[in-house]
Amino acid sequence: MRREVEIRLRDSSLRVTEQRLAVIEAVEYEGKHQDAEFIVRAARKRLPSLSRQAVFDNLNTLTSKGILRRIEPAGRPALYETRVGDNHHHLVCRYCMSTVDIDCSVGSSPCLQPLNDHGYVIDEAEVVYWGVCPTCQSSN
Amino acid sequence: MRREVEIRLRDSSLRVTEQRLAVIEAVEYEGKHQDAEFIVRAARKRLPSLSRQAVFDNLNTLTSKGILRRIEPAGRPALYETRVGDNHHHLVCRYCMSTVDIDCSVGSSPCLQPLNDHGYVIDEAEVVYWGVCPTCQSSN
DNA sequence: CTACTTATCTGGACAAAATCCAGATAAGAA
DNA sequence: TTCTTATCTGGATTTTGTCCAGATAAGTAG
Repeated sequence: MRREVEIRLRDSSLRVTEQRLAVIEAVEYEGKHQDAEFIVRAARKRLPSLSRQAVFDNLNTLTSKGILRRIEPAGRPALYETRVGDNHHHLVCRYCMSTVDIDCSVGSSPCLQPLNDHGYVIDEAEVVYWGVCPTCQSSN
Repeated sequence: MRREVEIRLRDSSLRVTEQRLAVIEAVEYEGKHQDAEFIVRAARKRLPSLSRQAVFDNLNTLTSKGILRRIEPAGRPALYETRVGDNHHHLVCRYCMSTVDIDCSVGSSPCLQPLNDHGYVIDEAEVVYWGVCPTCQSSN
């Protein structure tokens, strides 16, 4: 896995640093749909000296290069995931914030065409489903 | 209009205050798809002594009562609008943030059914379309 | 393998957006 | 008119994230 990641980084002209690898591995193995602070803690298990700023820098850099994907549910800190390139969507529990992937229900990305685009050139349709997860259903 | 708003407020057991009316009117007449800071300024034209906190309190209260609707495009402060109850969607320009309403393209609210709901009970599908508005297209 | 360029990292200050708090005010019920 | 308490005011605080300057180290060129 490290090897593939290194190739992806070099292909994007990014240096391969241990901080960067720690962040990517934290998201991949511990941080699916987790926020930056969680990722800081998870990545520090791998590299204790890691600075908070390096995590934020890398989350931004990796997101902009398409190596990570950022999702930002209303009113919550941004979450990160390593599944990129397919514009899938997300379903978020209103109570516990647990988040799961939802495949695009109408064709490929961008998967939705509005009836009237007001002259805009649309390149993405981002969908967030809101609901209550099985655990929170039974605990209410 | 004031009269209708007063009825809506009383129906929600909310007191009719000038601060509250100033906020609602600011959103209705000047603040479509604007953020809280803009609404503070707009509402102060009507009521100069209005505190910032009263605006935030009211935006929260009115949103929770369904008198205003809050939208939160990724990475931006929350925006507010008076069009409520139809779960329409939004199209946001990546460059200038201009935002327009988009009618639900697939039936009524919630307008989308994912293929697999993971056991969640879904009550809303929130869609944000991202693109480039006509003005920003021509200025690039 | 060594030197060099500069991307990246560190630590601390700072900013944006919004909430919390305590006392003052005023809406609306009695 | 009085009273209760929702609401408002002003200031401190929190959360999430960025900016900055100097130190470090990745990758390139010799």
